[in-house]
Amino acid sequence: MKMHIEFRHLRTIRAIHEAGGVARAANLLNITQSALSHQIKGLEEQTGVELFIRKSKPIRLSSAGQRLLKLANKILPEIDALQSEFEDLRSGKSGRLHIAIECHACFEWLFPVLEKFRQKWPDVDIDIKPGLAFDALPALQKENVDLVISSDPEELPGITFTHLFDYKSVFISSAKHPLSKKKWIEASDFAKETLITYPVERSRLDVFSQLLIPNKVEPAQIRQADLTSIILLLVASDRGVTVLPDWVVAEFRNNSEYAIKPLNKKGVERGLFAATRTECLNKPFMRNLIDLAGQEAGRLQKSLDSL
Amino acid sequence: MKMHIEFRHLRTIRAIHEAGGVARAANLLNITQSALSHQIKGLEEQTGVELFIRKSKPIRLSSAGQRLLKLANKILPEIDALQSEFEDLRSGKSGRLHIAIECHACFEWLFPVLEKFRQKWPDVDIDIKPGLAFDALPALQKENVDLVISSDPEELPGITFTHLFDYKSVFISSAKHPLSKKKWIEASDFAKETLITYPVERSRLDVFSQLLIPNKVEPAQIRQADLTSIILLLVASDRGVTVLPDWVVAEFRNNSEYAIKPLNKKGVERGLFAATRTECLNKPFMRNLIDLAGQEAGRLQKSLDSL
DNA sequence: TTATAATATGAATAAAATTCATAATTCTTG
DNA sequence: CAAGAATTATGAATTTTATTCATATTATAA
Repeated sequence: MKMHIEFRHLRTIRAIHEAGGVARAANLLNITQSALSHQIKGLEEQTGVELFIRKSKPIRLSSAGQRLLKLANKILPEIDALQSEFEDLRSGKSGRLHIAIECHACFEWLFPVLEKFRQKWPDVDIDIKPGLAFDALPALQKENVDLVISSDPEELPGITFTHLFDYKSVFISSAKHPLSKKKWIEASDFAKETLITYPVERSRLDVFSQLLIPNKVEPAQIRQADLTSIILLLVASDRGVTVLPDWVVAEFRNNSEYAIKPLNKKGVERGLFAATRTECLNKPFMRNLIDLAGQEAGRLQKSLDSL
Repeated sequence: MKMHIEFRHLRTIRAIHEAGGVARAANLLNITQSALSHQIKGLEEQTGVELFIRKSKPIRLSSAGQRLLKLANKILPEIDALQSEFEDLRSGKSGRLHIAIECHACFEWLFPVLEKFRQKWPDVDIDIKPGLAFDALPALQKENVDLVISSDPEELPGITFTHLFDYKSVFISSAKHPLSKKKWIEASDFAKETLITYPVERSRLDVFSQLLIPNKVEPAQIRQADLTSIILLLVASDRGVTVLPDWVVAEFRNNSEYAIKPLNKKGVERGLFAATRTECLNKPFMRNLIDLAGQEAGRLQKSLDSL
């Protein structure tokens, strides 16, 4: 014995009640009076309950019918709401934007970008997953995240890397540090130093991937710190040296406490990319975020150039 | 463009989530995996939103899918609840019992009956509509009420009158009243009296329908009071005389303040009936109520006989 | 009572969901 | 990394369900 109340039935009940009769309700729903009659008959058979009082014309809801109506009035608006949410999703007004950042220092410029973004796209569900704990690109493929900020573009099916901006990795020590005398810093210079880094695997750190690993140099010691400001604090008090993107040090480049030097004679230049699933680039908010990131990068660049 | 989310879909979403995969969900729902696959595909087309992440196997809900799941978890229990309510209705465990009483004095014995009834049938929706304002029997036919207590059985299609008990209409005056000397009271005796009645039309009052109208006697004056106790108060203080069913006066029959006399030499005997729609007599609670009423009547009768 | 408006019904048709068989994925494991 | 296992997708056939059409039945009002 099947028991199938369907949304159709709820709409019908509501329409019959509001229109005051089956015929008028049929009109309202753009359907035949006969169809509705069959419908409510089927519903009554399936529930085993009289939903309407048929001794009057037009027919009225019985008490059981009123109970059903109450449910209809509760449930139908909820689906309507859901459908309009879906409509927003479809039109691109809302959506999910979960970001993974491989490059740890990127918080610095990402936050202001997201702040602007949030104002323009209040219905987009923004989240940042610190990219430390997992592999960001597989997560992107598996749709666990929607955007990855990365310095290492790869050829991956379904994934597109959009170039955001370029930056230089620069060496930072305290002004009193012996290496501050040099014009530039080479890999071998790190051999006797304490290197301060973010607590992530070496392959994700520019110093290692671009300089130390290729030259097979191991720093005398490594010390890790979570926050950029802590790293800088340690450097200032001469507990070690570090390497950071140039935009990080833009603000205090003329601060006399720090010495800032290029890596190698010509510097280590790197790019920053936004990786997304290719189909997501169609979404207006995604494009807008990437735009905003580019603009922010431009601003940073100018503040560097002006020094 | 149609947009048809159906309960089926909600159940499917829930099952896929809980079972962790389409195949297992299909098993759970006693349906083919293929059917579910078609179902969710259709749903996604209709909503225009990706509900599942298909790059993983088993597939998982996307964020939109989770939103839908949330709704499913909210809505489905509500229908289940409704269906079990309907099941109660069908089995006769619950139901509506709206009572109209034509005979105003009937409150006296009806309340204790309903009290017992309520304990046995807690899920039945009891209500009493004072039968003064409308015609009770048409209301019964139109299913505005489910039970009518009446003294005047009629032949009506679809309506069944069940005899509850018989009673006598008796004359009541104060013990000091001149008429208290008589063995019985005749119509003509009212000609000089103030008659106290319930505020209902004459045809519903036994004194009129059984005595005064047939004999074309008009009381000197008529005074109306809502409550039986008020009527008795007025009678006790000799503001008039009244006629009430004998059970009403059972308690104070030996109270010396009142004189109680039969109407005419042989008394006016009347029956009390429960009128219901014939099909409602199948309902267990309806039958039980009528039984209880009969029992209560028996008790009243005994308390009268014992005096 | 008759006329009228409203609802019900049966058969035919249209629409939709489900199944079957199989293809195309993703995942797992040697 | 290839092969097998497990999972999901798909197209066509089938079954089920909903709707329409034409008409009968019922309730209300005149």
